[in-house]
Amino acid sequence: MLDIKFIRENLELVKRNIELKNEKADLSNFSNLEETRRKIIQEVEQLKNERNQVTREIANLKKDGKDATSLIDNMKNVSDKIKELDDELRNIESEIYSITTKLPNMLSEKVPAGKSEEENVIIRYWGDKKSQPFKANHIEISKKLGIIDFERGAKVSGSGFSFYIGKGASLERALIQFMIDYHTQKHNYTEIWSPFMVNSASMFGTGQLPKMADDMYYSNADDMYLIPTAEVPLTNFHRDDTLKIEDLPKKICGYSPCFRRESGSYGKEVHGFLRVHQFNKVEMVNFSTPENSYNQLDILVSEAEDILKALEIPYRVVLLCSADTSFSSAITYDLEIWSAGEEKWLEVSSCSNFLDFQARRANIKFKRTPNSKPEFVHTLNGSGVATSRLYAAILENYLQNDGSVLIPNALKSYCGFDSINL
RNA sequence: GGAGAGGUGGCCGAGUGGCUUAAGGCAACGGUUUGCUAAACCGUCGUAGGGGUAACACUCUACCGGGGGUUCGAAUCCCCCCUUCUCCGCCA
Repeated sequence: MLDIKFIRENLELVKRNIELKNEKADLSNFSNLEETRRKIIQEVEQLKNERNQVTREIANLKKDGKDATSLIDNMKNVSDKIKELDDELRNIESEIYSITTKLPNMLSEKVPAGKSEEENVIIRYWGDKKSQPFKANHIEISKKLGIIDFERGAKVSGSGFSFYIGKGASLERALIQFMIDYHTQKHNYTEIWSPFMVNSASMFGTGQLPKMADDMYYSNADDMYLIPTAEVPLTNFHRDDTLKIEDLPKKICGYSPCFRRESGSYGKEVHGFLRVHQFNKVEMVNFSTPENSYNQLDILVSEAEDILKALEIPYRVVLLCSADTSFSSAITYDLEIWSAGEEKWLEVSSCSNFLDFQARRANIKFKRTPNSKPEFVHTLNGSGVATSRLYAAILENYLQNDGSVLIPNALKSYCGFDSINL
């Protein structure tokens, strides 16, 4: 959420930002509504002031046993008028609310203007692309090894769901464990195991609601959502909290399955693991002071990179252009790993600085000293990293001549085996 | 799912329609005193939104879990919801 005063004073900037992000938001009514709102506030608050004073007089008269009927009759009219204006105000505020809650975060100046992912900027590469002994993508490899069953996933749940079997399941579990250990032991994160269903207040806090409602699984009977990322429970962990400045930056990480309806996405990268309805991910979340958040973002990106380096998977870091930067984010770096089978780059991590956008929605503050005014923190998060595409890349990059797959060195102790054989 | 008891400022806690402009205490912060620490004493001490200001100051309104309602007036009365605890039922 943007500060309403900021919107009022920078309307043109906000409009330009909407265009840059390729979002749709109608601000044509905003100034009028906002002006009306303040006019009504002034009017109704003056009446309330009058009511408070006369109410005190009535109390005094009654205490002295005197008659107050004429004052009371008068106040009936004032009260009716207040009720009327309060209703009007409520309507206008809800109109303003429905506009402002749909306004995307302001982009950082560092974000290049651009209309599609073509205009993202590649920041750096790491590692050499491996060539396969024979050409095979992760679907072919995993079928041959019998470690993934996409068809049974479709039978039991639907397309976009799959079973992991035997060493295939172990590898997935090992990956999660490895990543959590890495972040807690080497990057000083506190591990959190969170709920995987959350209420709508939480979805609003991180910015999924109201815009992304159709992309999430929702249980109507419970008014709860399956989380699309652990960002939601982890960031909302501190909803309505005031943090101590000595605890900042506060770094928490956690595993969660991620559920995404991906409505309307069929036709693009849907086969195998590239786009699924349920996948696993370790998420890093950072609560920072405003002056530190960009610095923390650089650290966050490097922490996600460390995972890929440890697993020796070639990757590149990409700065997203304006239209590719999500609703809540001010700036986002993606990590893309090389898929030797698909021969393309696959996104496995998205690291963003949200500035105070989520903090304002979720009401997360900090105080500089015990007596100073609370300020909104800056929130950041990044995948560290998502497993399914990483899993695919491991199969494709570690494929051997005989069709077996070597386990990356860093994972061997977690798996308890060195390779997956035919 | 059923029954009952709760939810008041950072924390504890009083408050059953007007003497509340939320008592009192603790913690925190500033100061006085003091060889130092402590204690004592004095003061400050919520959030949001209007108005106002160059910025302060100042001022008004709202907020006692959330939302409605009754009333001239609601922390207090009524309705709905959320949540915590206790007990019962069901359950991996």
